Amino acid sequence: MPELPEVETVRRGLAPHLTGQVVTGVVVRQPRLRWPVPEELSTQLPGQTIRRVERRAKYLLLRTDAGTAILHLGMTGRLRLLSADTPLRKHDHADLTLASGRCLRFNDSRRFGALLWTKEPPEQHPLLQALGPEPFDAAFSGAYLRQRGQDRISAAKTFIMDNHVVVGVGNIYANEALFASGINPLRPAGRLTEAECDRLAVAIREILAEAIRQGGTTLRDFIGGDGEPGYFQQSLRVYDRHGLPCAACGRSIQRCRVGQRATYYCPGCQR
DNA sequence: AGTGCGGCCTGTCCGC
DNA sequence: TGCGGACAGGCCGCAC
Repeated sequence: MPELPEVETVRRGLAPHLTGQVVTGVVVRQPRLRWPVPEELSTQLPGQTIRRVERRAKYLLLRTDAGTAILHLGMTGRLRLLSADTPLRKHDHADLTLASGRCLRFNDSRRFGALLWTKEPPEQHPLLQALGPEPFDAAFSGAYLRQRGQDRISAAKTFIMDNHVVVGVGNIYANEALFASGINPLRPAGRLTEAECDRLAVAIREILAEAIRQGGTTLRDFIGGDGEPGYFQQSLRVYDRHGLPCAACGRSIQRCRVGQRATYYCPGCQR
């Protein structure tokens, strides 16, 4: 399940191979993804040079002079850089062929991912336009969280997973960040103290940064195109650990549901 | 505006 | 062993 650290890892892996490359063709075998793959991707991207490979939230952006390809991996999306004649696997939905003779192949079993195209600056695209700050932006801080959380009754966990508040905090890291900052996931966002918001902002940044650092170790496998994209084997402290003892206090990790999402927390450490 | 929920998908796991 | 059903998850889009 690609979260922000994984998408950033993918971006860093792809950038040196894609930057400056000319896209020679686009092959779409399955246009029914999260949204239909637009015809413009196939008509306007070929012939273009990829100038930059960027990331905004969990979206990958391939910038060209004519427009920007917007890619999202959803839950199960994978990108592999292969020689163009590599046999297809199940769920290989699209290829971007490159002048180098390689191709960027998109595989996504659940089809929650997306391949889009925009001629406008991508930050103006409807999907990107209303997003909150990147967790590593200077604009993201405890003070910011406190200000945005003001008067909000929704659970702290739901709050930090809201892309309009801050991007890139998926279910795993939301659980981990709340544990690291000692906050019960069900606490109303509006009731978090200044100190708690500070701790939470720091925890989100640190946990995502650490995951990106670990993601780097699996890069080689990913780019070789042979093998798994390499989900970071993080040492998770609460996620998926219900019934196991908390490493900090020994109490049993609890599981509940918050906003329809599996939620894990330590009743001793998180108040 | 904030909140809560349905829906999109398929692989995996569980119980019968 | 086979089969059906529950579940997982990001995140939009809708209704309130």
